[in-house]
Amino acid sequence: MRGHALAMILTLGSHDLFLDIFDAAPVLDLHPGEVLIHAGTKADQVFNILNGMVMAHRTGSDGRRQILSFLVRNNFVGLTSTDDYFFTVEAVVETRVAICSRSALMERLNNDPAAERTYLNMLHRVLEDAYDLVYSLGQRTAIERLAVFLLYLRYWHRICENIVDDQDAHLNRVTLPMKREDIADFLGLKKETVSRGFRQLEERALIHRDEHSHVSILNLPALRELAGIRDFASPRHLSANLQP
Amino acid sequence: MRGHALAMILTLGSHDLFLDIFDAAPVLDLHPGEVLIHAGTKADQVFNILNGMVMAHRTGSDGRRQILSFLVRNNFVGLTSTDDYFFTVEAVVETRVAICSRSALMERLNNDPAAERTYLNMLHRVLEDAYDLVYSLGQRTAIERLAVFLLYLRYWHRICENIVDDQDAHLNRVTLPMKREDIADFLGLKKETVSRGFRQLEERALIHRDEHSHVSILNLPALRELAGIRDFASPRHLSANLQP
DNA sequence: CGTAGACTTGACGCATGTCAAAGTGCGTGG
DNA sequence: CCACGCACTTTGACATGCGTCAAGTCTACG
Repeated sequence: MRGHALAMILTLGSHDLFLDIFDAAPVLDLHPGEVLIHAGTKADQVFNILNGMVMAHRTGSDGRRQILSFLVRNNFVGLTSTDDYFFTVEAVVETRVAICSRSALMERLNNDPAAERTYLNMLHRVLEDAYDLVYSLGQRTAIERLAVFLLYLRYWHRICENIVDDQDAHLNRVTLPMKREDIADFLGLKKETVSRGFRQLEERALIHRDEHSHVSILNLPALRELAGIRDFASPRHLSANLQP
Repeated sequence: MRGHALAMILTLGSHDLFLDIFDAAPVLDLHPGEVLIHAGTKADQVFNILNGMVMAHRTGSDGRRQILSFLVRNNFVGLTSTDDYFFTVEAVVETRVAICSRSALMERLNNDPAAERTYLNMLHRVLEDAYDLVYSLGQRTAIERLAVFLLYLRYWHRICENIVDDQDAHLNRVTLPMKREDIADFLGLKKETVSRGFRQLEERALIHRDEHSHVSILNLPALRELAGIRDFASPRHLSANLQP
């Protein structure tokens, strides 16, 4: 298994069982801000992120926007229980995705019980991750949400690069490819609060802001303490995702 | 189809395809506050709520608690992607549940492709409902969350009683069997804020507080307007759930 | 370089949290 | 049957974390 299930929104960490659907599939290149999926349109395609990053969000008619997930390599997006997408997906950076028809995926799942079971299991994990976000939004303070978010990015990076050692030094330099406002809309905050939160984390010597789009984690244990025990490097996630 | 999918947390609206698993199953009666599932214990059973109400929640070591869902008749709870439950489930009122072993359910799903596809589809809807909660917690104000919550209860009631007419007068008397603090922990608020929110809804003549555990909806369109277009009676949910 | 978009910072305001007390309903035992 | 007591709810006064508004600064890119 090469993927992971941290990504949300009907999004699965791909598994070898699914990857082959996209092996010879057409690809699409997206520029930052380009929209892959428009909420409300017919949900007849599914996508696999090959590289880059996209974000799925729901935006109300009054302009309020909630980002539901950031998706990276080997994440899977597009399936819904209904005929239409209920979320929008747009590129955060230069991104390449593979395209597959929804019917082809469904056929694969229907004809391959092992694939369907794998899909089911991953969907469970995606749901559990959605509840992680619910807990953050409902119970954690701004700075705690930021701590969780940084650990979340660090974990993604670890999975994508297949780095086994949790203490690997590379992991402590975290890339933030999205805008501050995107982080804010993901964490239920405003962009100014995100800025101030990072500053406070720096004042407490938990992180160092190298550039706008990079931070270094200086004190991982303290950051985890702040985020609460539910670190994304918890055994629950690792055991399910790091099998070779 | 008799169930629905509004309930969350690995919880499904039951479908006839699943109900039969519980037909001859042993039952368990719970008093208010009694715990059905302890977070962290082996997840070897699944449950079907026969009547009453339970709530699933995640509670941190510091005492913060996020209620993930309230579950009513024909809801289904207990499946996780891992070996252990990661949430606690306790009774809100006198409740009766049917018990089935996890392995029996898995066997059923593995041997019956139609059942498995139905399960999959429901899981998708549960996930979409979890994202509804994410949107509320991240973007809506306290009073908006309360409006959504009341419409949510009204919708449950409608589905449980299989009332087709959205305007049916019975629906406008909503029962609140849980404590104010439970509502607060579901909506990411404090119990005092919930009280004040109800008072404000009453001052605006949107509802009337009959007793502690009942409110009447006086102005449904205005309540829906306040909650935003994402009313739980939206066509998306109804079409998927109200087939006879 | 120069401009535009993104980020940071500061001053201030408000929604919600906190703390405390009074009110309400309900079960229990005298 | 009444009255006491306990748990829950409501309300009030006050505190504060985060949002809002408005400058300013940085950075990327032409």
